[in-house]
Amino acid sequence: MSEAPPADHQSSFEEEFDAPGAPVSAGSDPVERLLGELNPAQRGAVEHGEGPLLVLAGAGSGKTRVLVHRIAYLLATGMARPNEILAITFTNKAADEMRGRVEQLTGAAARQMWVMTFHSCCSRILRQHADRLGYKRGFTIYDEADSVRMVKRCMEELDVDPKRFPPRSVKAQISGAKNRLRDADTYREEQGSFFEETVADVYTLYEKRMHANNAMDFDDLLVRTVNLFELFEDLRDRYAHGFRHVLVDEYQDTNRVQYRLLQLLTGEHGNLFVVGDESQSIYGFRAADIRNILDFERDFEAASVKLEQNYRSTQTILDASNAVIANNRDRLDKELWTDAGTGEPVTIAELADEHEEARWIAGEIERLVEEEGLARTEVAVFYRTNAQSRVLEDTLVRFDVPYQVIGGTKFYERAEIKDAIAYLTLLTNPEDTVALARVINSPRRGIGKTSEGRLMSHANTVGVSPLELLAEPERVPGLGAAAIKAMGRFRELIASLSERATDRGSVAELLEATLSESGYLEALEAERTIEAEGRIENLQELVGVAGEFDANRELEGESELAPLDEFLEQISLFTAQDEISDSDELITLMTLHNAKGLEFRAVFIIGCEDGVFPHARSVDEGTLEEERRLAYVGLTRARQRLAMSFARRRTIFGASGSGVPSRFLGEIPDHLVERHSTAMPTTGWGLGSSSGFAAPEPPTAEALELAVGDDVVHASFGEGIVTAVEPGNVVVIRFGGGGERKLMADYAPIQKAS
DNA sequence: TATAATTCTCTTTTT
DNA sequence: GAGAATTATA
Repeated sequence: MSEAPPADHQSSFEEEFDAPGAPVSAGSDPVERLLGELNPAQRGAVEHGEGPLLVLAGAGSGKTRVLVHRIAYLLATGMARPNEILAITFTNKAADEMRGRVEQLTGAAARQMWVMTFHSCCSRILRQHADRLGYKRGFTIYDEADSVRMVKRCMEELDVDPKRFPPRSVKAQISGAKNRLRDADTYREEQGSFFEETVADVYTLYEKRMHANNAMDFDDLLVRTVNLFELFEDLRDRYAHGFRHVLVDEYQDTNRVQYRLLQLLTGEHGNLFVVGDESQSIYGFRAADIRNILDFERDFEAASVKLEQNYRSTQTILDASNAVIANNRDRLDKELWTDAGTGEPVTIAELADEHEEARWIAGEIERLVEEEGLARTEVAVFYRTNAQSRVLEDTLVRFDVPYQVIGGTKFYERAEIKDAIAYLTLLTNPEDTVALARVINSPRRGIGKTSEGRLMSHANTVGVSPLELLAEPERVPGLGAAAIKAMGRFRELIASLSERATDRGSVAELLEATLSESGYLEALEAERTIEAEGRIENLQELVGVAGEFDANRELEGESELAPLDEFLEQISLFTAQDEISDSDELITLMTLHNAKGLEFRAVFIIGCEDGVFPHARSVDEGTLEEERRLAYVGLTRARQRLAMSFARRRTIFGASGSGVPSRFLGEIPDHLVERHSTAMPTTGWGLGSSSGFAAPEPPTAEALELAVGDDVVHASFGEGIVTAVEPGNVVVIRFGGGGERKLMADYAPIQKAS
């Protein structure tokens, strides 16, 4: 029942779907057979009757297994029919796997279950009933960038200075308010400071504009669904009675809105089955509220089950993880154990700088692959921030180590992809002015900022949608003849494409038609640059994605949504983990946040320096415990090998600073650790490394005192002279090349010339 | 008025 | 070292 995962275990995705279990004896009773695959604690959870249950599932303790078996149990015992089950997962990929697993256990009827993420679920409900809130069903889902753009537009309209109030932070503030279920008016009443009053103004206008654009941001998807259920009892009843059993994975990362939603859905029957681990709560910055899980038993008068036996990692890895998380105060009592054996010690490597760190990792990976026979899919490298992947990628390329990066600059955030999608969006949601603004002059068709501004503001004053106004551009005051003509042509383009976007057409074909008829492809081809070629390739990939979507849709049929709407929804609710491939021979690079829910045979965590991990800001903001939970998540992903590394010196944006080993490293008991260190600095490593200039040793902690007129040498800009010294030890230096730059004297790689 | 060039800022984590 | 905002040019 409890041997270590088999060594040939290939899937790097999600927890122990293939984890241990006694060989399934062909018991006659399907329910007994289901339960026979579980340990006593797991079995207790699965066999729970009606009413709420909290499953406190430590990392690797089989929580997905419990969820899958619970669903199968509900079906097999007749406690629920498939369409009465709602299961919430963290990613679409996890949802697919869960559905597949249940199907294997109970048959194809399981397809009728709702297994999806919070956001997909809400979106699906909203498409059905958005009209009750005054939205149309083709509403657009804005990603973060689109939302910030909208905030910025509102700020411009209100004459708010974007320097004093960065749109990003205003958006964050609005988002925070929404996640506490405060609408603009309530928010205004509760606030006092000038900043907050300004935010309240922007918030009010933002809501108005979003509604006029028939658009929702990520928060809206949740909030509007709550609104829907609170305002319309018939709808709430329909869903609350329809879903007789609701199950939630990763419960520790839910926020107040999600909490409220679950309350609305399960308030009457109380059949809420949640699985989570407070030690893995890492989304506080996104308003996830760890109280949700800490107080679950009290709030819902729930029973609870603890899963502490780990089927993933060696005892050494667990001991290290337990030791680190023990430094947190806010936790429920829970300690992981395994009978998988001690295993290898945790490696802690000290390297000279991030380049050496990357080389060390590349070397170690090759060693693991060649000497110990690991498949590359079983190896992952985690880092705190996306920016850290760059140096690593450069090095892996040089070492010929194939890799995939998960998250980071995402495919769907590329300009050409967003443009293509904006065209499609406009076809299904003509009110969407953010989409319109994106494509109205791309490719260039002679409608510049000024003309666009005139169109938008006139549309605003007259109170019609800009796209409508495009039908008669001569009514817009101040437009030149050329602009009027261009607008007319653009309007015709959209009209003719709209005709094609019929209810049942192929999305891929529509996309291709859009790209060619708009002249977008042509413009790119005319550029004849490498970048343009890359963009064309990306667009081709998008057409491929659409083709796949079409094919899938053909297979599955059903769905009340028009294909185009469904396609757009799918890609806007894509998660980073959905892009993971476990078929290719690639090692995986990702942030620690993206690592949640995954497991690998060998895990490297890089950049373990105070300030990097834990992130400097978390120390300031008092969220160190969350960083520690993040460390815990990272550590517990490893099945057999775990290595953590730190660099003595690291360059971040031209500023080279010396690194202090992360406090988390110090929390791992010495007897679990094997240290690796390179005594020598990085120079002389060959490989034609880019870091190689024999630079003047950058000053470390203490400030470099500079005065106007001092001659200095900069590691990359060369010789220069100080022309000004500003507060905060910022110096202005004019360099020999002619350029003048402002630098932080404390961090920049500069030295007084002798 | 549109576009190209240049300067400046800002860097956590993400549905 | 990228993206946005500003400035210069056609």
